[in-house]
Amino acid sequence: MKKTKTIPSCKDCIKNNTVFKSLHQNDLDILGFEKSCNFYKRGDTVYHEGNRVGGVYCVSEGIIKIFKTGIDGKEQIIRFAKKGDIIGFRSVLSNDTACTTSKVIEDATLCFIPAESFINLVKENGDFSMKIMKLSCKELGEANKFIIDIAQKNVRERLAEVLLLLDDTFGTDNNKILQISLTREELANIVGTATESVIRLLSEFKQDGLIKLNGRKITLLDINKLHKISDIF
Amino acid sequence: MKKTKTIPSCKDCIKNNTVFKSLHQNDLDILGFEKSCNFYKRGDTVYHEGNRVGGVYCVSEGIIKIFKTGIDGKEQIIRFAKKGDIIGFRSVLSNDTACTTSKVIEDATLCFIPAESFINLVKENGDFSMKIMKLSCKELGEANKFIIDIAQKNVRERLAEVLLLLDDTFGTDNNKILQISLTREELANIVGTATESVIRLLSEFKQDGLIKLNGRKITLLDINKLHKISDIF
DNA sequence: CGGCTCCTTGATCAAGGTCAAGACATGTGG
DNA sequence: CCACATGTCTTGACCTTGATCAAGGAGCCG
Repeated sequence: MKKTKTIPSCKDCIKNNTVFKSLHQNDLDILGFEKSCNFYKRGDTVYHEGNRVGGVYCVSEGIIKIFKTGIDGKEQIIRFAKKGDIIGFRSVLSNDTACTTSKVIEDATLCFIPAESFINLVKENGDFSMKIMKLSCKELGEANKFIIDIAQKNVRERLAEVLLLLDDTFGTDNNKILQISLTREELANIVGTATESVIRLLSEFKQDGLIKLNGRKITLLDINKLHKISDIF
Repeated sequence: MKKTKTIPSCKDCIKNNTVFKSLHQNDLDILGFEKSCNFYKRGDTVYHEGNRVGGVYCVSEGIIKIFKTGIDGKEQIIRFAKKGDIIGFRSVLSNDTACTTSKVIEDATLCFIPAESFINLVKENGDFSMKIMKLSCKELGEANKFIIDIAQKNVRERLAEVLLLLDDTFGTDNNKILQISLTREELANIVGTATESVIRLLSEFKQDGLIKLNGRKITLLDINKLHKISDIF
């Protein structure tokens, strides 16, 4: 199942519902000309908290985690980016240094769109600008939700929620196996807890028949009950 | 010191650095015509989580708290809005229901700008749209920071940080008294903890000579030490 | 085979949430 | 003016949650 790594054309890429979808041929051509493309392996850093970003990355293939680093270097994963998503636009638009680090979780192909090109698009194209604005608002809404979750739910409830979130974002195959593979530590860094707590709760969920575990493969057996655990509001 | 309540003119209002500052006279006239203005008392709700908002509110006077409601109705305050700030733009731009409730903390004068007028401005005015985008990105950055704070700092550190945040946002008078008056419960709802914990920690801070307490008036005696407590990264 | 990294489990302990009770201030109606 | 109710603040006691530390197991690779 190895894919040959070829530089993706924007024309193909926009089929996955990227924000660039509504661009006219003209803009698209310019974009294709000004972008550059790179391949990343698991563990590679795309950009690092505190640095200038210089442009926006569009995920053509693979999975990226976006996190902040806190006490003792403990990561807090804020969100993921997958095929069709863009990352780094906050820093570019605010002309600010990155407030997060982004690292590759699954080998990725990313296109880099220089800040100038991106900002030009935003300024000249009302529809596009509206899309970016909506994207930003969407992330803001999700961040707000995340805040109250961490502040008020307990670890058990949050873990259930994270499993459902991963289901929403990456889906499961026909065997109900989550289509993203995370270490226990990474799971803990989403939930905002210690690795050991995640392990204990996962095996509790397993005991209760909610999930099945096989290494990093997690099978979601009972979505309904997971919802009940996480949706306490 | 009672102020007479008069309907503010946009021309005067934009002196407080609102996002509308860069509008041309023409747009400003339209805005002044299409907006409506209302007076609110402490405790009044401006809009409620889950409802459609219908427009953007611009704070001409007073203080608003923006919060989400969680378990047992416990509030989590996300941010405040004061003179010159706008609220509700996320819902308007996403054409989504409000994901937060906003209530008046200090008697307020708010101007309401219908969604349509606001969206028109965004669409037609590149500069304005850029400003809103930056605002949205700024809030997004703050929300991200908030997430890792709640996830990784302890209550003591977070309380110190909140006091500094309030200082940044509302300032102190010549006696170093914070220029916002919150109940202990409201403080707890920003920090994300129980009221009793806030009370205990406040009196600890008092004991250590960091602050002085007089009812709801909080005097910030030692900003440096507060920084040291909160900035553990 | 040794040396990784990651996973798992048990034991312990502290932070902070919860409950209960009383203090204090403020407002209201008789 | 008092009696009472109400809302906020404060303090003490207790207990749950979840973090931390420690040790061992499983899988993988050069």
